[in-house]
Amino acid sequence: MLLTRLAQVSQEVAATSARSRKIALLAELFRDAEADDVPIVIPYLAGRLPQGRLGIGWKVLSRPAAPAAEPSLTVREVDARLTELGKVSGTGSQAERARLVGELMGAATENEQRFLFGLITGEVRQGALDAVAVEGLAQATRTPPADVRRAVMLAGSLQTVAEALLADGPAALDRFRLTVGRPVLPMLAHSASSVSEAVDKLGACAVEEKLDGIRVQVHRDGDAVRIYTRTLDDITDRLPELTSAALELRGERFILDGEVIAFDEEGRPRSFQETAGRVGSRVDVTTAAREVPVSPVFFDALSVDDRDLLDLPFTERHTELARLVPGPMRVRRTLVSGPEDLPQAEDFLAETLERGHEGVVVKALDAPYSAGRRGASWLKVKPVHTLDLVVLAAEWGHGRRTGKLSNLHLGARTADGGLAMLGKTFKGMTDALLTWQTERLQELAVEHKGWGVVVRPELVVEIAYDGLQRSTRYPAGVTLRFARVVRYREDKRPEEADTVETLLAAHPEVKP
DNA sequence: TTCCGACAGTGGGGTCGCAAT
DNA sequence: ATTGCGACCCCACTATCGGAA
Repeated sequence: MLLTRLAQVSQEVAATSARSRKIALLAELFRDAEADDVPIVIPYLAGRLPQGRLGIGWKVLSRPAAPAAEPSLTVREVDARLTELGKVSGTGSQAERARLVGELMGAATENEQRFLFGLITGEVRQGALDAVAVEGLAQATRTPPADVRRAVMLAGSLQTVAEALLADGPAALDRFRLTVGRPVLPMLAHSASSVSEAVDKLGACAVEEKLDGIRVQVHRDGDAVRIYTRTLDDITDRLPELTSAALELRGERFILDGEVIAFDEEGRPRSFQETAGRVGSRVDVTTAAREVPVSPVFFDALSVDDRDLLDLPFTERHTELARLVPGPMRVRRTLVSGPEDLPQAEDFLAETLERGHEGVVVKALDAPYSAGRRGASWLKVKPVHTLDLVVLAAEWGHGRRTGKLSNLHLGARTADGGLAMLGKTFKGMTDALLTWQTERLQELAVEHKGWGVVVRPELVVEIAYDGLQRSTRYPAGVTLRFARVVRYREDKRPEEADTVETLLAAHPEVKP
């Protein structure tokens, strides 16, 4: 199959808003693909490369290459070239990479260049990714979508399922069972604004501490242990102490879900930055493990002794977990039977925060493990802080925000009467707000840059954030975590905005 | 008819590893 | 030694479609 066909379909998918039409377009393409093309066509239209990331980004791809006049590239040829590029990325020079990219782009038409750019940077922006591609695959093979979805969750890969399905038909889906050693997509949580809201929604539930670390899925099969991240990357080699911990548990074969986190000498959690730095260290693991030892803290059991627990209610999965894992290696929790136990749940949240953790996750006791989904039966509750900050500048948005000033630069007042930038945010804005701020900020503009506008610091905006973290990038030595706009405060003058001093005082545990 | 769950998009900061400067 | 880039951790929020209620 020619690449140009994929580029055309991708463009058509991007141009239509109806999900059903997107699905139909993908299904038609999948049906037409030859068997050899399937392992390429399906991931491409789901917006990902079969090779995974290539080590090539926006910078290298932005070098202009004159487009070909006529389409000639086949998907298999593109796949072979990208495989070659991936190999060069591991070992070779950037110049060689740039040459190969230039060659590929030079052989592509303008339309194909656009498609390849999105594909390689991982931003196809066609309003369809894995979930829509799964529906398309189901339609193309006349298989119930739910069955395909489940197989993809269990395989952790759309491509694997697609190949099996197109080769052997719907019967092939039976092969995809929960298996120790093969990671499944983890269940994720929604947010709730308070414990009472969460308990109201869920009824009988467990309130568990939420640790600010890295999500891990731990598989043990006898002496073999494997550890996977949320995106199913294998990080076993970076966490030797997790392997030891898994081998000490009372079970030979299991899959557990939990969090890995670094604690200090007093048993308080170290900052997320410290845990993340440790888990990210790949080269000298021994030294990293000595300096920042990490511990696993488990909260769910997906499989024990080859029994698939996914469809069991959480209560039963937790019973299995408690059989295998001693108390100190499980998250703290309290059980709540309904709104009448609310005070107890609130106390638990307060204690959890007191111990230095992020917040809590409220989980329905009767819910199954919804692998790969953001299930409504897990609700996280974290305290939210707010500040009134001054808008210093704004950047032009991309995609659906093209032509709108989107990303705000935020400043707090300093002791000397100046303003210190604390970070940026693009979150929390409705379309109406985007329109309003685009006009208002242009009125206040003192300088027009390629990336946006610098404004007179007069507009005050209320910002919500989750906490403070150290920064080497910003002048105050700190930056806001997960900053988002709540509302503009036109009733406030910039002289009334918050100061760096009060911000630091509110987070004494963070030292700039 | 209205409501709500699931998805995709729009980017944020930090850290590590690697290649180029 | 420093700098810039890319990958991958953490993530919030809004708009939209389409099935559920």
